[in-house]
Amino acid sequence: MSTYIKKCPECGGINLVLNKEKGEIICKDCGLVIEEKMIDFGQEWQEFDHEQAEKRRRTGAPMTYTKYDRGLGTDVGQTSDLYQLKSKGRNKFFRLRKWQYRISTAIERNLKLALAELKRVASYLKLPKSVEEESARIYTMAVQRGLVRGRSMESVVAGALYAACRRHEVPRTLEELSEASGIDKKEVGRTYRFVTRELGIRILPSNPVDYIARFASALNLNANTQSKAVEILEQAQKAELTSGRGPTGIAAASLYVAALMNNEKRTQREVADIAGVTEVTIRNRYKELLKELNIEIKVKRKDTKE
DNA sequence: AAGACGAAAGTGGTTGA
DNA sequence: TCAACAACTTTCGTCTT
Repeated sequence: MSTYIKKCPECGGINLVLNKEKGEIICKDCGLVIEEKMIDFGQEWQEFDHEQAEKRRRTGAPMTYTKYDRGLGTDVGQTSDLYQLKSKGRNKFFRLRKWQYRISTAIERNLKLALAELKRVASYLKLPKSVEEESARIYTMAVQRGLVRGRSMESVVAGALYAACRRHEVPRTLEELSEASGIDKKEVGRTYRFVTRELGIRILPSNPVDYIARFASALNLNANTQSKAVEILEQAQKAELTSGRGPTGIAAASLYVAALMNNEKRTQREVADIAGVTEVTIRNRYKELLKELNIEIKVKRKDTKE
């Protein structure tokens, strides 16, 4: 895959829009998702060669949660302040320093390992930098609150990543997280719920629309079908078909219907695999969609035989 | 033979007493 | 803490193309 695309291969338009949050390039004219999940825009500028890179880099190391001490470690002071204290204060001082040392080394050791793991998983999933940062922040808070105790470090990392994805509306399913991190799906879900509850992180229920673009391009569906699917989805939301249902199932069903209507048939199995749900779920949603929205499928029948 | 459909039983999570 | 419950999955048999 070439690195820089200037024209939309579908309609030839040049109005390509970059959605940094989701890591997608979208053609503004026809809505085609040209690239997704393959970019990591850590900076707002790009380096085309080394010289430019040197020129454009204008800060030192950023303060970042992906470094275990945020790049800004502090210690309880060393000897210089010390001679002003009397013996009592001095003892207290030593005790504090000892504790600070113990606690911080324990936490930092953990963080070091965890953030390495986090980076690995994030890059495996091609997650944008912003999400990686967010999840590192969540994980750090979790460690400081002692939430990792009794749980595996990896599962908390996965949970934090999932939470960060949700907050940034970068849709990744639990399955994907589970596969990338090697943690059981249930476990990821469990720690995700636990961590967000304990940290009081509010997460909006994920919106099925967020999944459409990704599923559609994974299925090689054209932009027409994709916008049709979004349309269907919106109607479905109005008809209150979406609450309480799994968002991926609804997104998948909408896509399936849209594909049928546009003569771009995909089998239920294909759609189901991509979306990570079963055919049965697609069927159920699909039935509801047809019924509630009075959509009629009059496609197929290769030629008009009337 | 493959895909679509539906019924029945099982699973894990949420909720309300 | 437990039971009821909804959503989803798995499995399997039947029908259609």
